[in-house]
Amino acid sequence: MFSQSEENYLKAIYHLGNPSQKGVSTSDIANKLDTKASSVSDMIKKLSDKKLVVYKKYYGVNLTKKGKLIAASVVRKHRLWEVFLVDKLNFTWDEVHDVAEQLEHIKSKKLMEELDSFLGFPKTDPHGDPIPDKNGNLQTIEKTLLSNLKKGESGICIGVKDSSSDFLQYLDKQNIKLGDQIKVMDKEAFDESTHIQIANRNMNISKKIAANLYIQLQ
Amino acid sequence: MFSQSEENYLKAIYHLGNPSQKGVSTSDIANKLDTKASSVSDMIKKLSDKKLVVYKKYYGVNLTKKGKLIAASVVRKHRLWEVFLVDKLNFTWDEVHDVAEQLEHIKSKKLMEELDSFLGFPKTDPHGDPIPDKNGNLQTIEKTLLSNLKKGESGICIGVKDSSSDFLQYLDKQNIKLGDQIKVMDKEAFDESTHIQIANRNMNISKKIAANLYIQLQ
DNA sequence: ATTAATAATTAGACAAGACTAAAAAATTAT
DNA sequence: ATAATTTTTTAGTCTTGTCTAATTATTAAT
Repeated sequence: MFSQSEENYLKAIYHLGNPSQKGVSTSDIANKLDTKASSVSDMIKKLSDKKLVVYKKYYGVNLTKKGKLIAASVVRKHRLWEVFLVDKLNFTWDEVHDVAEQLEHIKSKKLMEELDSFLGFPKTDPHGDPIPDKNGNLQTIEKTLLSNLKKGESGICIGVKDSSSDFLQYLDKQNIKLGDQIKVMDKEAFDESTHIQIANRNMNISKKIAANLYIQLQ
Repeated sequence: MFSQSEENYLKAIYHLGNPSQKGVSTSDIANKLDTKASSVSDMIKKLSDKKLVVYKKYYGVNLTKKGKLIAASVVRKHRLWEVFLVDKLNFTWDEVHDVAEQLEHIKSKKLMEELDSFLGFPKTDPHGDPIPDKNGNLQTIEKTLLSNLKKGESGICIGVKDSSSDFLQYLDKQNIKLGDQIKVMDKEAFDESTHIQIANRNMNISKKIAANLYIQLQ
């Protein structure tokens, strides 16, 4: 099997990797994992030897099929545990990340199958991010950032781009929840803020907030 | 915090330590953890520096108050997770050990408090072993091995001494469960087997089985 | 096109935790 | 009490994963 460290690198590459794009750079990984480029260089060599990534010097890394499957499995575990913590153990959506970072490395096929079933086969985590299936496939949901909506357009709030505690707690304070119906009433040119109607309340949100809320158009 | 390795050593000492007795020997720990005596020697020095154990050369180790609390907390986590796996995720009692060995190292106070509550504050794990409370205290239940009962004595089966899969699966096959009422009908001097009545069935069990079932007398 | 800036790699060191082999201490047997 | 055996410790090595410092390659700027 693979070490926690290896899994974390694969996950970072998975999250950073843009499909049909250049490989992920050493420094991006170092930045994401809060480590040094030299450490990343070493690990890439190791993952490459194990055929989990394909690597070209001074170009970047890409996950192989095998590497992608492992990364997706770690992400799947992370997100299923988040659902468990929120749905069953009264965690709030801003409290789950650190614990899920630990739980995602537990190795047991049966555990994850049973947990999935116990939770009712959820398709998204508490932040609206999709949960990969057992084969590593992601259900792609059509979504766009609230900041992309034009005046008069509406949809449902289905996820957050930034899932820092600060942002999540701000949303809680404003009583903005996933599933809420949102309509753009007006956009303010001066400060780029947006007037929205959300779950039948009116409010004004800043440019930054709008740029971190995912909307499913309707 | 403490590493998984440190926690495993503390847990081993906790399990091996007999109250009011000499310290636990280096080789016992090595044997329990399937490691080498030299590795144990190194780790003991480390735990001793951290004031988690008291150590006298060629005598043995004992947990300090702090070390005991950590060990008990790991055991508490292990056993609570076992309850979760059996009660909520359809694991059988012979399947839980390896997964619980991993889960016991997850660090989150809230997680364990909420899990405890979610499970209804269980007092024992699926093998009948007591779950330490938050302060590391064990509820002591009066119990004895079935092999110690005399003809005519009876009680309730409340635990297993050996929790290897082989033994647990044997019990499943014989439909012997915790909570079953057991009465000793006769003891065979020749092969030291025991005739018992259990949950209104009669059966004969070997010396070895009787020596691994805990009974609460009544 | 050469220089300046940036990114990536290599070399060497370190800590944790394990191991082997050998030495030292303690215990058991005669 | 001395020898034989067992237990424990020490010394030195290895692997994993990290780091710093120095070097090399690439890209950007003039």
